[in-house]
Amino acid sequence: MGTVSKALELLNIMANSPAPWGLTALASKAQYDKTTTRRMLLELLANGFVEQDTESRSYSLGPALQSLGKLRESRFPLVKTVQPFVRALAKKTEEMVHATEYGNGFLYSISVEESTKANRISLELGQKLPLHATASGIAFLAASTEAFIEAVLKKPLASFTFQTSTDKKNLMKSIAETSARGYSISNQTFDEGVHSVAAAYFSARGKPLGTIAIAMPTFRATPKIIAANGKLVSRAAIEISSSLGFKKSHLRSVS
Amino acid sequence: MGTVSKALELLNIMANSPAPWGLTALASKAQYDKTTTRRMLLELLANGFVEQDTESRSYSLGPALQSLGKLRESRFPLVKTVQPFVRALAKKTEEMVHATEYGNGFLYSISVEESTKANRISLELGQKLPLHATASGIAFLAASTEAFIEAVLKKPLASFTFQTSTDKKNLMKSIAETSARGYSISNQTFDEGVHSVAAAYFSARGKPLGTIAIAMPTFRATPKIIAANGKLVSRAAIEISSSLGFKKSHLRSVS
DNA sequence: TGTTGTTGTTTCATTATTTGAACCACTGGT
DNA sequence: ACCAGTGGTTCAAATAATGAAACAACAACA
Repeated sequence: MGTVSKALELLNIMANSPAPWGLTALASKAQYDKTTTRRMLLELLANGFVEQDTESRSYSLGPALQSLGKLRESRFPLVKTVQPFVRALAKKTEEMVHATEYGNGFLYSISVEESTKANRISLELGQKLPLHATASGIAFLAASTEAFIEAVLKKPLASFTFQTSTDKKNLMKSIAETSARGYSISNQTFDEGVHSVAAAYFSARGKPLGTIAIAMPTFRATPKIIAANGKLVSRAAIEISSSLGFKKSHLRSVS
Repeated sequence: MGTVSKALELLNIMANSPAPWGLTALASKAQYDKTTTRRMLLELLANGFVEQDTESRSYSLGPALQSLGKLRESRFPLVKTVQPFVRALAKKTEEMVHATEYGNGFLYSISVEESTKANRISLELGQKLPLHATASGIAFLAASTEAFIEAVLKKPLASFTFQTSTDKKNLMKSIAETSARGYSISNQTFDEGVHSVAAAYFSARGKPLGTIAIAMPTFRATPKIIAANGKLVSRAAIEISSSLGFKKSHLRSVS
């Protein structure tokens, strides 16, 4: 692994916990030497990718990330396209609805509308979701090529809850069911007590880009509601795709 | 300059032009060897910081940036640091007070307190303010390096009202006056009927981060009030800076 | 007050990574 | 068929990253 990746890994580590990080904690988490960690942090610091609290000397994500993020957003305005659909679904279902975008082996939440109900599911904007353990992930895989699915599933798969499936056969079955059904269902595979349904949307060229999903507390997830929400995300995904210029006729270059 | 900084510099270069970059173009712009550039791009690619179009093989900013940017947005305590000062000023002046943060060629409003008066100025949170046409912008420029000012003013400058100055000389004069005065004054340069004063605050490393500003209807902006408010924002900016760890001794690398 | 256990920071010889000239493969234009 | 332009690859040489150890600053505690 090159030096650059190591430095970027620090950013990912910092992303995983909201609290500012101390030098020692970061170093031990990343398994780097303290000196190495510090030198990298200094470079990231000089470029605005992290910033340091002068009092506590703790490090956190820097403003350059915000700036670059905004830039990409303006050049590739997925969020604006997707947000109205997320809002509409959130209003209709009164549950948490979020959209994700695929990137680098994960799905990133790019738009989140929380439920207004007291007992609700939360998701931080920008959060990284694993492909094999979320409704969004399975929906995305079901929309991807065989080769892509193979590549993902052959890697070691992390377990998050008692319900997480890390077995390739099980996952392939879920994916197949999702394809047939039109949306994916995940029962507490990533967070306990969370039930979700999701469907993938496509770019104009027929590539799966990301997903839209509804998440709710398990106790509210009756079969009837699951089916209804499933149809909603499925339809929303189709609408998002078509507003991105995707035409059904493409039928995807999956095969 | 360390390897990490070099890689991050690539991101900055990509940020400067919306179009996707080819390998050779990037390498020559950055003055790196092609091999070096490519190895760095591969690492950035593997971490989602850039993405590559499979057809044209051109590179552009990646989704990880968006993700991390969003995370920071939801975490960064700048808003929390600044808000008390905004509130205090709003209470004291009974006019609209807002703070901005610089990013990507604009100032973004990050904290807004509206006036309680019937006739008041409004500003949406997250609004983008142009550097050359707002009190905040001029204050920020006055706190920036010559090179930065040059870069901003050489771009085409939009006109918003009959009072907007798009002439470099005029703007440079405003900036100089602001430097001497300690705060900027804007009379209807962005919105008609709005008069504002603003001052920039600094990071611990002496970089201008953003501004704090008071805006009011023109008819209430008497010279006496303008001067009083100017002193208030100027002092508030200093206090914000110092609570961010900025020490006067830095004296900034402005000159 | 001194002791102990934390921090973050610096040093420097060792080591491994980065570097870049030259080269290859491919594409589009003339 | 050629040239000029891409992106991508190789490998010895040069340089930058590494990490053990020592240090300094601080807080908690006896």
